[in-house]
Amino acid sequence: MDKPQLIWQVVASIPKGKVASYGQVAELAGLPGYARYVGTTLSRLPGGTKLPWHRVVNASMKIAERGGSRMLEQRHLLEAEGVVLLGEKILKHHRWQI
DNA sequence: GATTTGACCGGAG
DNA sequence: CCTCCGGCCAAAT
Repeated sequence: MDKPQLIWQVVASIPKGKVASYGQVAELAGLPGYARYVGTTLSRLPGGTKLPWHRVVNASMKIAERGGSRMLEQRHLLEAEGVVLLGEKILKHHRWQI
């Protein structure tokens, strides 16, 4: 199984309205220490993808990349799913599996 | 093949 | 809240 495939699988399994950190996704994919690679993989993701990439945030529960256009879109998509944000920070009860 | 870069993490100060 | 630092892995230069 290719590594990107494992990551996609985990991201796709995140329930609607929940979020997970990059490190958490890496660990659930059986790739401990690959937090950074998860970010690289998602960045290589084509636009219009079916994967819920917006449900992945950093360990501080904040949306990554400052000033980027993605940040705004991600926030919008999350709010559309009922996720509540304080500034850029996501409320803890939206975490997936703790 | 070596170096830099990036949507990261955790601890220390 | 902030910055600094070392560790991490693959892709791009």
